[in-house]
Amino acid sequence: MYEIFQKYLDDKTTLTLSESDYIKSFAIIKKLRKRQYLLQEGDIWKYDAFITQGCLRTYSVDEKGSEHINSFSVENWWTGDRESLMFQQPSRFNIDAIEDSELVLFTHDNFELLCQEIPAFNTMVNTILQKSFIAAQNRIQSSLSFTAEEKYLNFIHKYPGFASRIPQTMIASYLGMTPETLSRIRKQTAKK
Amino acid sequence: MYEIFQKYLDDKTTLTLSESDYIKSFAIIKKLRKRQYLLQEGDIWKYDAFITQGCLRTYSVDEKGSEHINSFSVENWWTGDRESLMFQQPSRFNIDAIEDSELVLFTHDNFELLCQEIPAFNTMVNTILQKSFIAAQNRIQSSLSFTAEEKYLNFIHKYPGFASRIPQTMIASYLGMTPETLSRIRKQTAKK
DNA sequence: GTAAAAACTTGATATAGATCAAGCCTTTTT
DNA sequence: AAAAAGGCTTGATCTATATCAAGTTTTTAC
Repeated sequence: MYEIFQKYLDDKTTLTLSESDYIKSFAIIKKLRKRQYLLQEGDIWKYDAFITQGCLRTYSVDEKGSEHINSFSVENWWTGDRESLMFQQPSRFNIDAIEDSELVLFTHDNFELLCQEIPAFNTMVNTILQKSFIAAQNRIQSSLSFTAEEKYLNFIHKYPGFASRIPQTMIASYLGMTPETLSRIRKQTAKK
Repeated sequence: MYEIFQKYLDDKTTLTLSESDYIKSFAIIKKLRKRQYLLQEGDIWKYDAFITQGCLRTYSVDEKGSEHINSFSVENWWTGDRESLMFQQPSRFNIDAIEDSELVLFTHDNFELLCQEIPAFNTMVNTILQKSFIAAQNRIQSSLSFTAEEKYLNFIHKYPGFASRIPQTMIASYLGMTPETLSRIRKQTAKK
């Protein structure tokens, strides 16, 4: 399913045919079954990964053994652990597939090469990073100022479609609340 | 105090003398008194801002009138509102000085010019952005998985020196707890 | 297609942290 | 130097959300 990524590139940037081919020459297709790991805690992450199909989660496990979901990533988004990649240090996160998924991977060395040699690609990558940062800022703000109910309403507004494909337990974890609390909130808001 | 910024540049990147001069030619020096705003909610942010001296906070005000501090920025860091800058939309944040401060500003147009014309500058800027994103990710993780006490201990560990120059009320707001709770935590941890 | 596992709901109870309130220090302003 | 404002502490009480527990529904696996 490289075409999905090709379409994404064509949509986000303008490339010559030879540039497109050059990018494609580095692509590694990876398929993941549901529950399969893309990255495990302790591993060092070495890729840039684009999702063409499916859904993954990035999460950490605390000392008490509870999971905390940091992010969900679906088709047409990127995933990975930037901290592990940048500092080449063991990851504190796990990334696994919530659904059967398919990805396009680039080793980071190849990815940097592409950034250097294709300015339009570099610009696109930079824009993605800026948007990711803005999204992270907004998430921090919501975690500081929203009640549990507001967090949930904000979530379904911001990511319509996620609620139907991701188990509630995981959404609760992502929002920083227990599944029971989320269940009760859904019951209440359904009434209105 | 442009020298502080010059030193920062020399430390983070390698520039020719003419590149350095070129950068300097676009710099705007701005001084802020304590409590003075750099940006107010509703304004559109148009700069890239480096702090050479002092300390600022970025915060939002919710419907109930409570302030939520998103970040502190001190000398040798950058500040601003990327979302407002990127989309040229009214900011949801306020940025003001906690101490008398001094900044080096670049209008974003000039800043982009510098990024385009000086690859080393562009690389530096990109690295900053990546680190900012990683920091934001870590903050999300701590907000999801830490208790109030752990958040505070993590904060003083990560930013030693901040606790002595920033009022506790503001630190409490940054950590997402009330000043009373922070006061009690400090009392408890002092015992140990 | 049935058993096992995972996910969701609901109720009862507990608790971390919020809120309200008052008093005391410390800094700023005049 | 006095007054005012801002910041910190402490106690009493409240509340949103967590925890524990049991039952039900849905999904997965053989």
